[in-house]
Amino acid sequence: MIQSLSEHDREKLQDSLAQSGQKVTPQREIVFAVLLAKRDHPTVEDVFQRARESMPGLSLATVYNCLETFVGCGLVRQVNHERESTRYCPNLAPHAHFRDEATGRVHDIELPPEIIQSLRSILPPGFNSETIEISFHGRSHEAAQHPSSN
Amino acid sequence: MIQSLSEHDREKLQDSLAQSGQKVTPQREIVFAVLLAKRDHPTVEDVFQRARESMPGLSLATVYNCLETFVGCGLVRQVNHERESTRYCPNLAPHAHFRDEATGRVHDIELPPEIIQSLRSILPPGFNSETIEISFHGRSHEAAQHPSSN
DNA sequence: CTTGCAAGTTGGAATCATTCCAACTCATTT
DNA sequence: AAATGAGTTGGAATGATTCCAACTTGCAAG
Repeated sequence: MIQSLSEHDREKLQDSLAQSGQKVTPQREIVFAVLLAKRDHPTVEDVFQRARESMPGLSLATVYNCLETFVGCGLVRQVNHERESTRYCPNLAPHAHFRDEATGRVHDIELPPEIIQSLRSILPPGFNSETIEISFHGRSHEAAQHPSSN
Repeated sequence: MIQSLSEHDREKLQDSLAQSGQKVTPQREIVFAVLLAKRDHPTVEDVFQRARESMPGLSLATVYNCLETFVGCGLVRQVNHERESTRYCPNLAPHAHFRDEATGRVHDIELPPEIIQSLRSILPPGFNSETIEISFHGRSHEAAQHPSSN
């Protein structure tokens, strides 16, 4: 069961939504809370299942809507891997993703600013990039793992 | 209309297929030729349309099969962007992709080995990556463009 | 109040890329 | 001439996502 948002997170939600003229709704609160509760890059279906525990009437369409809204106002990022279901990630710091082939899990990899700089610098003149996505694909020895990620 | 493969490309096809115990077929030749003819990151549907001009009876399923086979034996790379149709790319040199939001076109961006090195180096211990995918997302002024790409 | 509006939600139908499958072809082996 | 096996084919099935029309809700206007 998802606990409700902290004061701080509720404000973040409220502010981000307000900036694009949108409102906080019970559904949006729960979906956002689900994302923050377990930062494991859940699919829409995952979010749907978890959110339903707190709000049984919630519909899948609404989960799609909420997540799209959040992406639109910069609250969460989408993570795509090959043709698999889209995953969602509330980590807004610049980071890459590591996809473990063995488990299917996605781990956040911190991205030092220098790297981002040097990547931008390889673009030929005339190419302006707003976002850069980096994803590693391989295997990780799940030994001493950080508590976050999935 | 696609012209047939050069001697050199036919050999490459033949060799790569043979390595995984597979044969050259007329369908595979055409699909491969289509990829080499216009290196513009075509979708399966694109390849299907172009290949049909030379082989009207070719089926979509076969195009899927051929492309999957090629990916399997390392002849081509898949390029995924968000949830759009998978695109295929016969450029085997390490490179990133730039996706132009305005046109939807994908451009190859050369990747200097140092960058690949420095990217690998940011992985925490225990993470072994076989492949790294880098994609830029933004707009390009299509001024003096190289002849390849799309 | 109560009417009307706008935003948000809902369930189900529709879409679209991709995968699956059973029948068929064709070259080669026995 | 029959059997084998890889490859191909068209159509059906799948699965994620999008679309849509009806419904709800909160709030503003009369």
